[in-house]
Amino acid sequence: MTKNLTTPESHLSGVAIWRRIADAIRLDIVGGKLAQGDRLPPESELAERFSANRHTVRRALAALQAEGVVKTEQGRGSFVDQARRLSYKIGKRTRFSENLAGQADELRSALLSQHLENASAACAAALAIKIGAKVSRLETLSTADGRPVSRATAWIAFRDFPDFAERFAASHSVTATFRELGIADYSRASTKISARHANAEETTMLKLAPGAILLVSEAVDIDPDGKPILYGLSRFPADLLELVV
Amino acid sequence: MTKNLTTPESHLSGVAIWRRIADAIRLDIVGGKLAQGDRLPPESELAERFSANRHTVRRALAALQAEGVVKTEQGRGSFVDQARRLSYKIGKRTRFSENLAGQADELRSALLSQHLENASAACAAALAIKIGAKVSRLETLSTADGRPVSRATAWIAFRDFPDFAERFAASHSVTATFRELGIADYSRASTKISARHANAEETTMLKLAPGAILLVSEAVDIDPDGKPILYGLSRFPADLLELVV
DNA sequence: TCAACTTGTCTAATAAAATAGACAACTTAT
DNA sequence: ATAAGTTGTCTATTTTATTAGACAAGTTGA
Repeated sequence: MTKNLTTPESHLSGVAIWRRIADAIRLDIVGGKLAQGDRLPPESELAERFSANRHTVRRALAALQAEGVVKTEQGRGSFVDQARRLSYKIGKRTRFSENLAGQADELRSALLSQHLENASAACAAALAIKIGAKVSRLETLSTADGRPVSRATAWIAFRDFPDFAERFAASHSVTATFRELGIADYSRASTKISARHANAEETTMLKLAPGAILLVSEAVDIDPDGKPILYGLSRFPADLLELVV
Repeated sequence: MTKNLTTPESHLSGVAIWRRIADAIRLDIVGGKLAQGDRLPPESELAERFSANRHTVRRALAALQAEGVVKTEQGRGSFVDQARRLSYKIGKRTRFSENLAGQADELRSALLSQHLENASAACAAALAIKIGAKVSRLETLSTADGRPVSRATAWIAFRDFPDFAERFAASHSVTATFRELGIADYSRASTKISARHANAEETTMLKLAPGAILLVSEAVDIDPDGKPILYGLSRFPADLLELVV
C-alpha cells in the first residue's frame, strides 16, 4: 500500500498530495483490491495511512467522486461506484468496435474534424510517402456507454484514398470505409505505446480530471500486400482502460 | 503546441504548472521535434507560449536539467542534452537483454530481494495455481548505461521451480535460469499495459523526478506446452522509453 | 567597444495547498 | 434512546506555488 506521500521531496514532485492520494485509491479500485460497492476506510484512517490531513484526503475523495469512481454518503462512508477498467486489445487485427464489444453496451465514434495537410516527417515515414505529400487527417472521438474512451487522429495518403474522409464521415467505421475502397482486410504492422499527461484539449474532449494520464498508441495499418494505408495516434485515459497485447 | 496551462480549472488539476510545462517540453524533445544540441526558445518566449511567468518556466527548466534532458547556460540559452527514448519490444519472445541490445552499451539486471509468499488472487489466476499457494517473488531493477529503465516483480510457482530464486541470483537472467531448469524456450502469453504515477519507492529506485509517469506491463510467460511459468509486473519510466508491440 | 539578447538572482505580493482543531449532521447498532 | 463512528462545514494558520518587477551577469555579433 502506498504511504508517506509527505516525504521531504514531496514538494518537488509538482503533483499535489491530494491528487496522489486520489491516484493511489483509484489504483486500488481499478486494480481489483476493492470491488464495486465496497466501503473505503474512513477518512481518518486514510489520512493516517497516507500521512496527510483529513481535509487533504477529503479533497482526493471529492475528485474521485467527480470522476464517478467513488460515492460518499454522510455518516456512512465512501463506497466504490465504478470499479471496472476496460481492456483494449492490440494485435494483428485491431478493430475498435469489435474490441470493446461485450465490455460496453453502446459504442460510438464521432468525426470531430477532417482536413488535408502536408505529411510530417513521422507521418511520411509511417505511410512510406514523401515528406510534405498530401494526407487526409481525421480527428475522432470514441465513447463507450456515453463515456469518452479514445481520442484518435488518423492520417491516410490522399493520393491513394482521395475520398476516404467523405466516406468515413458517412460510415464512421475505418473497416467499412476501407472495404468500400477495395481493401477487404487490413492488419496492424506496428504499435508503439507511451504515456503522458493529458493536455487541455484532451482533458476537455475526454472529460477527464485535469492532470490525468493518457496511454498513447502510435500505429501503422497495412493492406494485405503489406503497403501502409493508415497512420494513427490514439489517446486513451489510463484510468479507464488498459491495453492488452 | 500546448498552451494556456492557466485555464480557470488549472488549480483543479493537482499537477503544478511548472511540471506540466516540463512535461510539454520533454514531450517535444523525446517526440523528435527538438534534436540533441538544439537550442530551446528563450525563457521569455516559453513563458509567453505557456501563458505563465518566466519564473515558473525556469522551474520547469530546472526540473528538466535535473533529469538530464536539457542543459542551461547563462547568457546562451537552454540546450537539448539527452534526446533519445529507448524502444522496448513486446511480442511472443520478449527478452530484456536482447531487447535493448544496440540501444545501450551496458545492460544490467540486479536482484533487489527475493522471498516466498502466498499467491494473491491475480497471481494465482495468472499462474493457474490455487490462491494462497507458495510462490517465489523476485524484485529486480534493470539499468541501461547506468540509468534505471525497469523495476520489475516476478512471481514463479514454488512447487514447479523451488530453486528458481537461488539460480536466478547467480545468473541474473530469466532465460538462462529457465534453461537450467529444463525450459529450453518460453514465450509470452499475454501482456496488459497501463500507466500511472510512480510511487515513492519507484521514484527512488528508478531515480525519477517525483511525480513521473510509469508504463506498467503485466505479463504471463508460458513454456512450450502452454503452461504458465512466470507472472511479471514491470514498471518503465514513460519519459525514458516506449513499448513497441 | 558596444548594443542586444540571454540567463541568474534578488525582493515582494498574491493565490493555492496543506495542516490543525472544533463541532454539527447523519448512520448504525446496542 | 443512546453511544460510537462516520461525513460535512466552519475558522484559522502555515507552507508552497505563482506572479511581478528590477537589475546583475554572461554571450554574441556588429
